[in-house]
Amino acid sequence: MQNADIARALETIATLLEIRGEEHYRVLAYQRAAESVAASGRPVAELDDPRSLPHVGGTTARVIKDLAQNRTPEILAELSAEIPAGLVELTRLPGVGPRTAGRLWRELGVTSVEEVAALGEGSIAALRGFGKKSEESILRAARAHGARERRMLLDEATAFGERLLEFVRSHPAAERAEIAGSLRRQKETVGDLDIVAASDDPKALTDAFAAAPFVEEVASHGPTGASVVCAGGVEADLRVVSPEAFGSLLHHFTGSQAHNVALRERAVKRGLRISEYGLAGAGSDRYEPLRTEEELYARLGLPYIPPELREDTGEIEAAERGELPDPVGVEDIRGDLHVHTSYSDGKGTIESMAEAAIALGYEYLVFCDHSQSLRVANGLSPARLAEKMEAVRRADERYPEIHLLCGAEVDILRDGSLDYEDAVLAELDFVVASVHTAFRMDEGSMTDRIVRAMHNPHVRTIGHPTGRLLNRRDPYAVDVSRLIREAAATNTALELNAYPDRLDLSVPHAREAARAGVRLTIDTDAHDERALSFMRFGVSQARRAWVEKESVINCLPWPEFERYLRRGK
DNA sequence: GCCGTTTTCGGCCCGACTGTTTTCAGTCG
Repeated sequence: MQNADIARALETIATLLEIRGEEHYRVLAYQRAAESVAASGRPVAELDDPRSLPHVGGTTARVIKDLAQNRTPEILAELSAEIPAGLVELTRLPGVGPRTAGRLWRELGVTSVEEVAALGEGSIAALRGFGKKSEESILRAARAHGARERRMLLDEATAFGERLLEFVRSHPAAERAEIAGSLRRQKETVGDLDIVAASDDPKALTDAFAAAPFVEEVASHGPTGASVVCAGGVEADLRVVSPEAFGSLLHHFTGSQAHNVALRERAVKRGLRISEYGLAGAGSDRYEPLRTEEELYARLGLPYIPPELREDTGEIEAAERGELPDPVGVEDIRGDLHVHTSYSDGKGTIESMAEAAIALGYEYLVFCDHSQSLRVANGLSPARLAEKMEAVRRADERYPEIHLLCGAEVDILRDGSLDYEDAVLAELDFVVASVHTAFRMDEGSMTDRIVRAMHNPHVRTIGHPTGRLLNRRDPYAVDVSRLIREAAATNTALELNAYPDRLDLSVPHAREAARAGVRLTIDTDAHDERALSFMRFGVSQARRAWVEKESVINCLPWPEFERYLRRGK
């Protein structure tokens, strides 16, 4: 089993334990172990001892070992025999947690979302502690289930979040407002949107938010916050505090949950309590409000931790040791090494893409259109490639502001050979090699295929190394740890593809690669001018992976980048 | 079930909101 599957199984165990009514901290232990596995860049199957992962002890280590070796852990077999599997899905309904799911099963005999949806009126309301309103909300959730399961991609979430932010900021009662939550942390996909605001009249602001034109349904609405469903099914939350506590609130709602918990546990050991209202002494409930996040970290004796790092994957410990990374910023990016034009399947021309790159302040831009065998993308024959190369050279002379280079995104064929002869590749300034076909190979063959491409002296970077498409397609089977080792050995870079539906390498793998000394290229793979701005999302993922600019090839200033090109691999 | 600047047992983050309640459990973030 892969890490993602193991993490899912651990979460399932946690949910089943909770439905059964087990003690909260036992449940929490499995949830935390799941997070640790998901964040690991190396397959846990390769670890000598899973206990080297945080929050993994003797019991969960055995469970992880079983799962990694495709055995069903005893605890999972036992729980599965006892509790219907459909109840796990039931807990995903908004407003339905494990306690409710457990009671619906035990007292009404339902075992799935579908069976809940089919319940007659009055059956849930008849249970003790439930009423008409609870029944109505549970039935509605069950009947609407599946209608909006999908998490938003970063570009969509960003656009939506900025519209909400603009609405809140334009209200006269709003002194400050920011986006918080997973969007501020730039998680690869975003489930709901969190806005935090500072105001001396929180009620006016939350009332206006709940009554906003984009609101379809108000899920909850109190004096300091409101939770709404917007047109299109996107959930959005607003929380408001007084201006002097804005830093505390922003930090609280930026999360992640795991980071906040770890930070609060650390605070408790120092006799402090943290909440969205500020800092309090152990016995006191009088919170001292904090205006900025920087003050909060400073009061805890820590340097500022950027939002993208707040996942409880070692950032607090690194901050304590003074070893936080200085993550790459979008301002460090000097060029884009992988963009398409209308020569293959892009929409822009050499000129329009060049002008868009100049507007971004880039020093260089590499055109990498598809290679000949990729017919669906209008891949270039060697003759058309030569023609394009000439056109790029001519354009380069016309745009003194930027260095325009001609490369290719060359297909890695089934056997690991490349879609152009070496003599053709040698003519190019830069070569990205990618897999676009025959995804269904076994892991060993797929890994061999890509490794063979890495050994080609002209291949500089491997494009979107796992082929995943968020919300649409799983990665192909490939041993990324081996790719990382071979990348280091062959001095080949790995791409962190910035396209919002790719973001490939994933964060754990990018972190593992950078740690192994492998260099990355952060490329947009833009097929039109607008998509050049997706660079920010690639940079965000790199930041989440603790990548510093020294690890990123396209952070090299032109003279050094040119030397790197001339030097060869 | 995990973990240790209160180290091998006894702790383990914090609050808003809802619906059903007369004091709280459940859910959510």
